[in-house]
Amino acid sequence: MSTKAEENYLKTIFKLSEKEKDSVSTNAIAEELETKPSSVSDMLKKLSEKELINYVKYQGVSLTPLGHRLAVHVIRKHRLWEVFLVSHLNFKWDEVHDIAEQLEHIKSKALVNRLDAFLNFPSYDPHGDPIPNEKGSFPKSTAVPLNLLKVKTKGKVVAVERDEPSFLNYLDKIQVSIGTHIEIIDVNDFDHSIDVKIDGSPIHISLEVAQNILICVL
Amino acid sequence: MSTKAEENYLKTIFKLSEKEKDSVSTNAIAEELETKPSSVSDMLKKLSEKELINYVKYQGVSLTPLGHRLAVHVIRKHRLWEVFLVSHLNFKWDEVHDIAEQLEHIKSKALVNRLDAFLNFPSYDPHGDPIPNEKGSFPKSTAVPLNLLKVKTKGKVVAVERDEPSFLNYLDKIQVSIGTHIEIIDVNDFDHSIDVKIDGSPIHISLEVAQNILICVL
DNA sequence: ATATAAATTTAGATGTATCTAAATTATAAT
DNA sequence: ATTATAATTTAGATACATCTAAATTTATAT
Repeated sequence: MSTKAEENYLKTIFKLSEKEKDSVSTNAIAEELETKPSSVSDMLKKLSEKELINYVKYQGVSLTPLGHRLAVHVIRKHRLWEVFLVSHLNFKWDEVHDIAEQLEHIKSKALVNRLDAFLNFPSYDPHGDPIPNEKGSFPKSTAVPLNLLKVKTKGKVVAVERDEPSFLNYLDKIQVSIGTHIEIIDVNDFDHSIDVKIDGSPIHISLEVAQNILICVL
Repeated sequence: MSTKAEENYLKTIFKLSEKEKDSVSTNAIAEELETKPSSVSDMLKKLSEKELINYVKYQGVSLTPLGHRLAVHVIRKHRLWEVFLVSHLNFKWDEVHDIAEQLEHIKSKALVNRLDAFLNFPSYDPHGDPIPNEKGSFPKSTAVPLNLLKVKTKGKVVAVERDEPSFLNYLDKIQVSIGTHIEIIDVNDFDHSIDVKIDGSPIHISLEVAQNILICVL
């Protein structure tokens, strides 16, 4: 059986693996989990002994197939619970992350699958993140970060890449949510900020915000 | 913040306090939690330092008002989740206990109260156990264990006092559930087993089973 | 190629929760 | 009242997960 801490490490390694190509560094994990590199080293040894990660000292880590399955399963639970919280308990999308962080560690295959069915097998969570099915495969999507689009491109928001209330509240303020239509008006070559039209009305957005909004081009 | 282990101890002390009058013994707690008395001693010291229990060495324990509030809150969560599992995820009443044991430790005031509202503020869980409200007060009921009733008494099942699948499956088999009508036909003075009519059909029940079925006399 | 800096790991502590074995206190029996 | 028994607590270990400080390895820069 895996502990809560182990599951959080696997989830983090999974997340970092998506960006950092091959192997994930100790420091990157420490930063993501807001813990110390020495603590990470200890845990990596443990995960390696359990054959959940491939670990060579000083060389970073990657998930084994077993670790990958476990990580995906935890992510599945997290996202399904988020859907439940928003769609049935009327939470807002910026309120559900911390609660789902707890619920994702509940152990019961039957519970996850019945929850999935109860929610009608959703493909995306309230932030637009894809929900893997029972087998662990993700629905594919062709989303692109907003900052990579060229002037005059039109698209709609399909996901956001951050969970923090500060970010989500900002999006609420500028009236961006999943499904919102966006058109690129201008790109500032100096700071890479952009001017966009959100459902018709013009607004200026920083690079950092744009990087975290995923668009499906229309 | 209270840990999962602390919450389980408080819940157990609450449960044992209902029967054992004044104070609860170390051994009783150990047996209920299937752990060693020495482990209980350690934990009692910790709970005492946190002012959650009144503890005098070798004299047993009782809950402080603070400990009582916490215990009741955990019980509230447990029973609300059981209602959810049975009424929305189609679990059977003998399948929900272990899952609720995990869910009861999720920390979020908002979650509990929204779940409560979502479920329409239920007063009883699937086993007929009363659910305390947000303030911590229980709906009162006048239930009596089946073994204490006299011959010819009629009543209906309002609760059961055990959660084990073996017990609940037996009840399913003899077609006893919450709301079932029961009439006492005869009492055996030797082993205190009883003959009853369940929704009209006669059956023989042991003392141990009868003790764990709560009846509201009609 | 070698010194310096950065990243990573080890060593040694701390806190939580548990255990076994031994010691202590309370209770029951004669 | 003294002894035997039962209940309870303490002492000392173990496992998990974390930390700080020190040591080691890898990467970088001159």
